[in-house]
Amino acid sequence: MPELPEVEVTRAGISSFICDNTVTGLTIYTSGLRWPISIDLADLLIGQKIQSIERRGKYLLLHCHTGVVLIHLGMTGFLQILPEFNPPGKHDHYDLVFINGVVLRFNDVRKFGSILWAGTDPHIHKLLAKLGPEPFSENFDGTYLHKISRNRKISIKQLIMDSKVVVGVGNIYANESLFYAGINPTISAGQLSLSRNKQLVNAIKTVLADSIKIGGTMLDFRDGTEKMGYFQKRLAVYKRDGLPCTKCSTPIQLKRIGQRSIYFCSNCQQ
DNA sequence: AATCGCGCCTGACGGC
DNA sequence: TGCCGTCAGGCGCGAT
Repeated sequence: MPELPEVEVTRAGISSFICDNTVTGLTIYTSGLRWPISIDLADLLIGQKIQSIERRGKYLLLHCHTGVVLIHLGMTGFLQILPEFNPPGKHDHYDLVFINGVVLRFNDVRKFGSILWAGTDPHIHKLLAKLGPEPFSENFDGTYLHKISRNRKISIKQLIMDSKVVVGVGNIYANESLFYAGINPTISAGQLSLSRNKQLVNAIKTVLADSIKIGGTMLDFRDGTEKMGYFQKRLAVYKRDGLPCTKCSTPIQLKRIGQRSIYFCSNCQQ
């Protein structure tokens, strides 16, 4: 269940199975996802070879000869590779079927994910056009974050979760990054100095990269079982309210900003 | 332009 | 046991 690391791990994991492979079918079990699956999508896809899979934020872009398919996993969705067809289970919503029998299957309890056709120039599609820089890009640095946050009144936590500012930082990694940067999540974004913005950017890059390296926080998509990812064991503050801070042993606090939980150490994060 | 709150949907959990 | 409210990793949209 995806934040950027899970989406990236998924991209890397499914690529070898479906790139250079030809689509022979799209089987829809539930069309009523976040955006209803278009009945034209199968016609657009069948017979096409997947050329590559790109990730933009938390979207996956399947590049085909005549255009791009956008996949979003929502809050609870995941993709699985099945070596051959087997009957769908609960919350399975669609299968992308390939000529060699491989099936790419989407499961999502909450139906917040979707799949849609984005045409030949996906980066001008309205879902992608306004996205901010990728967290690992050189464009995303302390100077950029400092500049974009001037005069912003919202908390720094809310700012880094805004996909127009930077993509791919969800609630878990926002909390974790602010801990490693030693920044209180409730501070107004406009108040942070350049040097603290630099620290925060470094923390975001490190936290996301570390999580990707060990396979994401949550689901292990590779066999479809709901095993916890290894990053789960490394979380410093997220879901650790009441437990001792790993640096100073002060109990981790839980509060809410903008209907989202924040976890932080009131001693280490000022 | 920036901010806020809603809603899409299912399920788990805690209190009574 | 059931009922109810709250919460969950996302995110686009409309109102202000």
